[in-house]
Amino acid sequence: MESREVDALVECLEHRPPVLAGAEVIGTASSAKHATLLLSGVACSYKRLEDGSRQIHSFYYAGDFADLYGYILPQPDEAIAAQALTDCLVATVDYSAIQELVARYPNVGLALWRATMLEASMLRERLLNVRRGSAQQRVASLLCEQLARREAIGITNPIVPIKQVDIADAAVLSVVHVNRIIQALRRRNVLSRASPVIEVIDRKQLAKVAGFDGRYLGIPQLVPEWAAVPHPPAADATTA
Amino acid sequence: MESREVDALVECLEHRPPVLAGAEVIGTASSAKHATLLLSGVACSYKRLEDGSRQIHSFYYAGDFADLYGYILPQPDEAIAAQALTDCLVATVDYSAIQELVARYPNVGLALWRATMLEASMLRERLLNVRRGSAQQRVASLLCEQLARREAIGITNPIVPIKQVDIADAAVLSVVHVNRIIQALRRRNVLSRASPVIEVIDRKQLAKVAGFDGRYLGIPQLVPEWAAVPHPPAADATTA
DNA sequence: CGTGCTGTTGAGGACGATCAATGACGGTGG
DNA sequence: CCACCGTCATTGATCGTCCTCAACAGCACG
Repeated sequence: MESREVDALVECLEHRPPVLAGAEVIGTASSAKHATLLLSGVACSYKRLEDGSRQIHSFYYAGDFADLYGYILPQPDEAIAAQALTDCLVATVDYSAIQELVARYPNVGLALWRATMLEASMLRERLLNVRRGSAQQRVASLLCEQLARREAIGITNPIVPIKQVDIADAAVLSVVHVNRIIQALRRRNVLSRASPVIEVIDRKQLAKVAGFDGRYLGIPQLVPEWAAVPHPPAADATTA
Repeated sequence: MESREVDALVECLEHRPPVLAGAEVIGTASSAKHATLLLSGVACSYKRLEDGSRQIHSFYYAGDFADLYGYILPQPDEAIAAQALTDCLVATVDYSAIQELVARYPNVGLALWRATMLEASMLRERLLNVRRGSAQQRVASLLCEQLARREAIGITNPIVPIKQVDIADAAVLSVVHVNRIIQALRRRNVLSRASPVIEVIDRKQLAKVAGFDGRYLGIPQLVPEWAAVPHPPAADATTA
């Protein structure tokens, strides 16, 4: 998208009051007639299962639409909702405005399609993740993704501002186990040992543990930094 | 899409020789400059992990593009490939042709976007699936999805023509365990007991076991048949 | 000063992976 | 016609990861 198109999109934004951590970003998707764009903070979309548990499938950062599927799909899944993980600022764009934008600027349609494709790509990765052996890899991988996406929008703070419960619900693990894994990562000096927050102090090691390959994120400029980390030549105790 | 647009798409198809079961439908995605449309048979796209194991993330039936992401994403994940699970017929469409189609018929672009959104929707569901308790539910859910998608394109044959290995690689289970689950389903008279192939003889029960709710497939006409099956009023032994 | 929420720690148990071997079937070649 | 082989389905036994339940500590909040 070129600046002209971005400007046109910005014109259509309707700013909303701040959303506090834990609150719903969008109601039940089906009712609203607009899409929601995240301006700051971290949000996620999840599905509530019958037993009440929460399954997070996507994370959203500034610049992401949290509920684009409602625009395209005739009857989106009603059990899907989005929640702010930190305090967030959001804006909405009416479906009608999107329609006009797409009609006038074909590149906007392409960009939105591309965004959907990227989300699918991340879903694929998360699916793989569920499998990739030791829960430790899953958590590490999740953290790598968060860091990479934060960097992509200029956030270099090494603290990932989400709770262990959120990680558990995204990585398909119990909170208890996530906690133990985080402690293991702390012992390895991958995460900060001091505080209960999640602060990454050794990204390289984290990427190695995760076997992380950020290419699926489709953010070319990040690839050199996050490309698949080959196993180091030096022998290294496997489980330290 | 209206017929005029469908016709235009059909004009662009280049038919390919048949692909035998087990063969690659597309090479390494990055090299080709065209998208691949499945005309008949069943295919899947998967990612090959470092340890050689295969993780299936999407199934494709007639009418699905197997590698649309290559068109949109600058550098698709190279570890992703597509494989025929049964003998398949495919056709290709050059990226340039897609570009022209999208430019001329905006609805084509919209339809492709929608297809991507649907794939994302199915990925989400698969992600949930991994969690939904007993491996039995996962397998049942997978089978329900296959049946529903087959019906959507007019295939009513109750035999799901894929191997147990394929189910295992899609449901994230070991083949051995998948086998045991299938036997359990056979004992429940949900699957045919006679042959080693997977033949569903009690769809309703299958949907109940799976807790299947087909709405995520975005196929309105199928919903009545596959809508969330409420627990039956009559008391029913939970584990029979 | 109680009440939640998040993080932390322990013990026991279940589900599913892994390894290993066997059976059923179809094709191929002697 | 039969021996051989490959693929896929089936079965048994053992073991490990991760879940569940339960309790407690720190901290913010009213």
